[in-house]
Order: sequence, then C-alpha cells, then structure tokens
Amino acid sequence: MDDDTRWLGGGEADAWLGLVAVMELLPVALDSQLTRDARLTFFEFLTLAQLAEVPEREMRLTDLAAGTNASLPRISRVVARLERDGLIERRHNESDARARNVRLTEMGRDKLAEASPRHIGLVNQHFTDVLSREQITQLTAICDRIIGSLDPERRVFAETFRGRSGRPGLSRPVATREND
Amino acid sequence: MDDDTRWLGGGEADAWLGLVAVMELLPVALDSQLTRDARLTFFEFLTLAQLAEVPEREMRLTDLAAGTNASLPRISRVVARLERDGLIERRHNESDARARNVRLTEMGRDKLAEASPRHIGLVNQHFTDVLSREQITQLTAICDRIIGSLDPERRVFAETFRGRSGRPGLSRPVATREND
DNA sequence: CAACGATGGTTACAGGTGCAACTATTTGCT
DNA sequence: AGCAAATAGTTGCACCTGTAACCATCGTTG
Repeated sequence: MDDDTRWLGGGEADAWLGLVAVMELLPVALDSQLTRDARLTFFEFLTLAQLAEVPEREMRLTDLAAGTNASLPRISRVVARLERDGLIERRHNESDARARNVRLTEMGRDKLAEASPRHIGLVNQHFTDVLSREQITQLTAICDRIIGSLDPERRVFAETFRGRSGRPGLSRPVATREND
Repeated sequence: MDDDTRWLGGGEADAWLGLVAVMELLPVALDSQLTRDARLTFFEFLTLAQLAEVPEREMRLTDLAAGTNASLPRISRVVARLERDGLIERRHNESDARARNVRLTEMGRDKLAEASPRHIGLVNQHFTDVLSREQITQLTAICDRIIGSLDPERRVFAETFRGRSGRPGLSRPVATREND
C-alpha cells in the first residue's frame, strides 16, 4: 500500500461520514414514503417530474437519462415500467430512427400531481425545515462542486433548468387538464 | 390534492436537486471504483472500516448496523457475504444468546488496508479537493441537521465516534500485523 | 415461575440496478 | 458511394436491498 496516501483530516472525515450517512438514509426514506403513498420509486417520481417540466412533456431517452443523472440501461427499464403502468408512452423520433421519445400521459400527470404534496411534505420535513437560508445557499455551492467533479462534461441536465419556471411537482403544482 | 402544499422556493429547489444529483452520482462512483479495484461494495468497505475502529475489532450486529446506518436485514446479509470471503467471523455473545458478535479477521484487515489508499484517492478527488475548508465545516453542520431529522433517536453510531482517534482506512492507515 | 411482549437476528420474496453484450442507425472518412 | 467507428437503446445476468414473516431468547409482570 502506498504510504503517500493523503488521509482525511479531522474535519474532513466528519463531513465525509456525515454525507455518507445522508446518502444512506435519505434515499431509503424517500423511496419508502413514495412507494407507500403512491406506489412510485423516488427515481420514478424524478422521471415524471423531469418530463412534466419540458415542452410538450416529451423528450429523448438520452436527455431524460441525463436529466435524472441515470445510466441509459437504468432509464430504459424505468421507462418500460412506467409505460406498462400507463404513466408515459414511447414515441418515434422523427429526426433519428435510433432514438425513442418519451411522453408523459394524462394519467402520468395526474399521478405526479397526486404524489407531489406528500412527497414535498417529506422534503420539507427533513430538508427545508431543518436548514437555514444560508445553509441552503451553501449546500447548493457544495453540490455544484462535487457534481462538477463527478461529471466534468456537465452531461447532467439539472443545471440547464436552474432558475427557470421551476419543476412541476417540486417547486410548483403540476398542471392538470383543468388548469393547463 | 391539498392546495396548502408549501412548494420549494427558488433557492430551495436548486439545493434539493443538487443534493439529489449527488445522491445519485456519488454512490455509483464509489461502488464502481471499489468493486473494480478491490471487489468490495462501498457499504462492505464501510462495514470493515467500522469494525477496524472498535476495540478488539469486534462488536454486536445491532451496533454494527447502527454504525453503518443500515437496517438489520441488510447488515445481516453483508456480514454473511463477508464471512464467506473470510474477511470477518461471527462469534457468540457471552451476555446475550440472541445476539451475535462480528469480528474483523486478519484477512479482513489486510483487505481494508489494501483497498483504502485508492478509495481515499477517489474521496479526495471528488470531495476533499473540490471543497474549501469553510465548505467542509458547513457541510458537516448541514448533514448533522438532516441526519438529526431523519434519525431523531440518534440511533446512528457515527456521531459517537466523531473526533476520536479516527477511522482506520479513512482518516488513518489500517493497523496491520506488522505495525500493530 | 409461567406467560407475554419486546428485542436480536435470519430468510423468502419481489423488485431495482450496473455491467457487458448485442442490434440498429447514424456519422465521418476516404 | 462504401466502410469503419460512434451513438441510441434494449436485454441477460448477477447481485444488492427493503418488507414482511419467522424463530429464538430476554425481561417484565403477575
């Protein structure tokens, strides 16, 4: 073993273990709440929310993968499940025969609208309500740095949508047939 | 759907999506590196590191679960795998016949010592090196708040070990037979 | 000291994910 | 045009995890 390893200093180890604990506990809590209340995975919720945000509620699979920080095989399977449940539908892409488009159905919008309030409630409970405004700002910068290091090509979509109209089901209600 | 839902405000949504992205990307990166270089899951690494830190390198299964923020079924299976690979061994608990103790073997220490440098290298690359001292401090406080909200009974062990001698394989080298 | 609830741990089951291999297009190069 | 390399997506395989049900043991209470 190399002895030039730079070990984590005092404060660094605490912060790292804290982040690791959050990464273990938060996803479980989110998945648990959503599957119980809406029969949705947290990742499925993210997928629906991403689609709801985009024009025509339709986008390419690759872009959807980027927008949810997922691998292509993963999003492919999730999309298959969501289509089976009628929440989305796959369509042809005019300009590229290899590509497939994914479109949020009415049923999918309803599902998202139905699942959002309780989900946001949990997010508020464990995130918004326990952090100060400064901490929210600090965390944004911290995550940007880490993401930038993990994803140097900025493949991730989320960044693109920062500061826009906001993500339905997250920062505002989901538009439904009635109020669209 | 309740219309008294408190949606995420501008800054809040950005921070939340940032944290979500980190929770999607970081574990994958960590698992990928560790399985490739050491045939270990990140969670298995954490388990070994937790055991290495404790007196006699032996502890109860329940405490090990708390120390790694894991459920009992999960740690039970991981322990079974690690025992199969000879990295730990299960032993009787003198004071409680229901309980089982888990002990890190010599082979387990060697494995941890071998895996640590490259793993710490990745942690430095995507965490330590991209954050300032202030951000490290900020993140520690932020994670404490979130964890406190997710785990009100403070079941989590990590807290107990904050500021101690440090976790072998993380904040210092793993003691081996030679230098023990 | 008997019985019942609580606790420690394991396992069957169902479901999600990464990796690698594979097919179908498209793009670039000559 | 023609061919090689890159890209879009799907799927088989292996593996990991949560939930729930289950057994064993402890502790408390009457």
